[in-house]
Amino acid sequence: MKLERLTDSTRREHIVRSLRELIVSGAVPAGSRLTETQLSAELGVSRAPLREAIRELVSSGLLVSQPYKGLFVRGVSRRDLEELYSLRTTLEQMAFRECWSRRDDEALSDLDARHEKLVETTERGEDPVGAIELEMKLHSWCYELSGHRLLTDAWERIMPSLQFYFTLHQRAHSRPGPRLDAHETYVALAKGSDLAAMLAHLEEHMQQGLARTMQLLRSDAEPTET
Amino acid sequence: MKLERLTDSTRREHIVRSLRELIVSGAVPAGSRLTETQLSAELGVSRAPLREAIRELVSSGLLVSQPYKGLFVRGVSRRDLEELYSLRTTLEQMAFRECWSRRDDEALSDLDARHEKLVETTERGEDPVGAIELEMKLHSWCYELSGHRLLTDAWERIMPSLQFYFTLHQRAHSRPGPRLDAHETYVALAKGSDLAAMLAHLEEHMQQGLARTMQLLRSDAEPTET
DNA sequence: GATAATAGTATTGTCGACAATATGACAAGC
DNA sequence: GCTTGTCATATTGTCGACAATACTATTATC
Repeated sequence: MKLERLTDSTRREHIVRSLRELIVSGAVPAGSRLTETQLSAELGVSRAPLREAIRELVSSGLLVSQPYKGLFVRGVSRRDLEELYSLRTTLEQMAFRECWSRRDDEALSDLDARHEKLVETTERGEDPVGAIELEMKLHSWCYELSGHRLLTDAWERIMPSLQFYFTLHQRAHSRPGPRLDAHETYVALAKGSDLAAMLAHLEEHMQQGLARTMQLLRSDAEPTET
Repeated sequence: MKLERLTDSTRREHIVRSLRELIVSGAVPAGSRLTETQLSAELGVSRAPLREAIRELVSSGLLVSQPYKGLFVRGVSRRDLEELYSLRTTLEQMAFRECWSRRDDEALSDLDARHEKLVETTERGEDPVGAIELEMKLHSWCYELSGHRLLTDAWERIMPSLQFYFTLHQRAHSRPGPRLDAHETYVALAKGSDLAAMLAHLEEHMQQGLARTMQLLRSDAEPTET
């Protein structure tokens, strides 16, 4: 029997998850100023593990540290979104290529199962924020399928920012951000046999997502820079 | 006038650079076991900033942390190399695309200048390890040219591992690892006008690099796993 | 002799206090 | 009025000590 690694032993990991959740869910709005002292008091931990957790969030772009001034929750600017989408497109295309060259049918049916679960949750419509998280996990699963650890790591790094944006988006328009049909398409793509077509479709898919996103962004208040 | 930001104020940053240098240069061999206490004594700093530095190196894959056992300098396995090269190829192709769509002629001539400097240093042949570092910087410069911060970050994360391997390689065979003509080609590529050709050449270029590398690896002692 | 309990040791995880640093307000001088 | 120096304050950076944890060797027991 293989044991699932218990992920939560240390406080540092717990803090990372707590803080990420707070930011990504929008509970702490973009642009907010935080300080280590205040956080350590509120979270009930000392600053040592807190600082290590913060570094991690800074490294994934969710927080910006301005030494001796404070920590700021990073907003998602237009430019950030463009970069996020372009890098993401490149990474997912690569993931597709890797999956395609492996052709692991069993894993692909697992993908179906996961997709099914996502659809259920989303259609019930109870927990839109949770649905976004599930969508992220769906993509993560594809990366894991590729068996490419470095690639997966790269995705995991930009994922929180993406999730952050989707949640913002979701709150602003109280409509399901990510589209169900898009997921159908995505899963179908991942299972496709014509690689070139898959890549082209993915690219178009992403560009559409970005376009829709940018359009909505234009009607929002200008998001926080840096 | 725009001032360069002084990068070295804190100890954490200093430790990161010191440790990275020690590992990447091969002064601390792959597989070595390190402990926080020992390191803090040797480096003359307390464990607080040291731990933060260590996290960073773990995150970039140079160290592996085994809680309550120690820190281990990560070797570069065959599989690691494949992943490193494939991800790198994807990222550099993307960087090329971005640069190409910008067409910043001034910046491209800067690239020439940097290349010139690299050639000088390498041809003198005094400091092979330094030459590797210069090569890394040459690539970094291309990424910066792309103006894509996220992409550049992704590169900066895998760069230390790559540099690590090149240095290992260099020491093992005491021959210039990276090839000068390859740089010529690379710079020429970056300045090219036919994007599709550029991408194809880059891919071939990378595959050749990986092939040569794997061949040499086969003759080495099997590098440390995990 | 083999096995399980146990104490000892090495290592990381965490904490509270202190030092260093940057910032902003305010006063002094030109 | 504008600059410049100084000082108080807020914040991060660092430290040394202690607690928790996991590994190891030893011992006791069957």
